[in-house]
Amino acid sequence: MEARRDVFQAIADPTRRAIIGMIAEQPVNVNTIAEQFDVSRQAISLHLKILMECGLLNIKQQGRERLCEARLDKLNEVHEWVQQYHQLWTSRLKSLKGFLEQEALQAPHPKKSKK
Amino acid sequence: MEARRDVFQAIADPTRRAIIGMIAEQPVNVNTIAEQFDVSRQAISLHLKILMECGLLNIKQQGRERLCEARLDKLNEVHEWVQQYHQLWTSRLKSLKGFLEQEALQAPHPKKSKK
DNA sequence: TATATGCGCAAGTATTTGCTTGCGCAAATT
DNA sequence: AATTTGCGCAAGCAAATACTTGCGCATATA
Repeated sequence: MEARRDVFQAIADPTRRAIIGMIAEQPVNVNTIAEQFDVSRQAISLHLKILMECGLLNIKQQGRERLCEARLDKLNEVHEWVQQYHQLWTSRLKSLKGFLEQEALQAPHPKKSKK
Repeated sequence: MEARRDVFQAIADPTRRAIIGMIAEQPVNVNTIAEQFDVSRQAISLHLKILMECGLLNIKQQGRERLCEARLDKLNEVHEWVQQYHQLWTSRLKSLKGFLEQEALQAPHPKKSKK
């Protein structure tokens, strides 16, 4: 059911994340990718299909070989989703830090008596 | 099988992403969350369990109510993974832009003759 | 031309996922 | 004390997922 295919689901699988890692810098053909994994070549082919279907890669035919070319810009969807929370958790961290530092400045510190 | 539970799988489901959105700013109790969705309360309870198991939220008991408190810092795992590619695709875009601009400067532009 | 290689199609299988329903326990309310 | 509310446990079901195996087509090589 193609309606369920989205980027978040595509990257949920560790094998597909590893594939993205392989093709991020330059296109790689299918069999070369498949050789790096312990599962069958067909299993990798199916993963590539999923990544292609949600736009994370293009497949370019060169003779009998198919080159998989990453479309990393499609990860922007995940990047933006995470970014909104990243700002939330980092600003909260800063608020907490500022609060604790203010507490530290205000709290009286009894002098340690010398022995 | 809990071994498969990770943050990427947790956020793969749109319902769980929506739940995270609901609790991001302040803790919310389980039934209040469940009321916002069309599925059964128990289905939401199961989603909350998944989010709790991978560390995306804590559950705090207050009497008979359970408050779900987001742990957004756990999304750092996704943030970092996406960030490495974000830098790649934005720097590639800049390289392409620079290249095209250079091409534009060098290309001779024939003057348009006046009629 | 014959053989080898690249790789998707299709079918089948086991596992996982997302959901519903019924039940039961603890806490709050009446 | 009785009832209501909050909510997890467990079982069951349908759909989705991840994988394997066998086959066949197109292209490259010998």
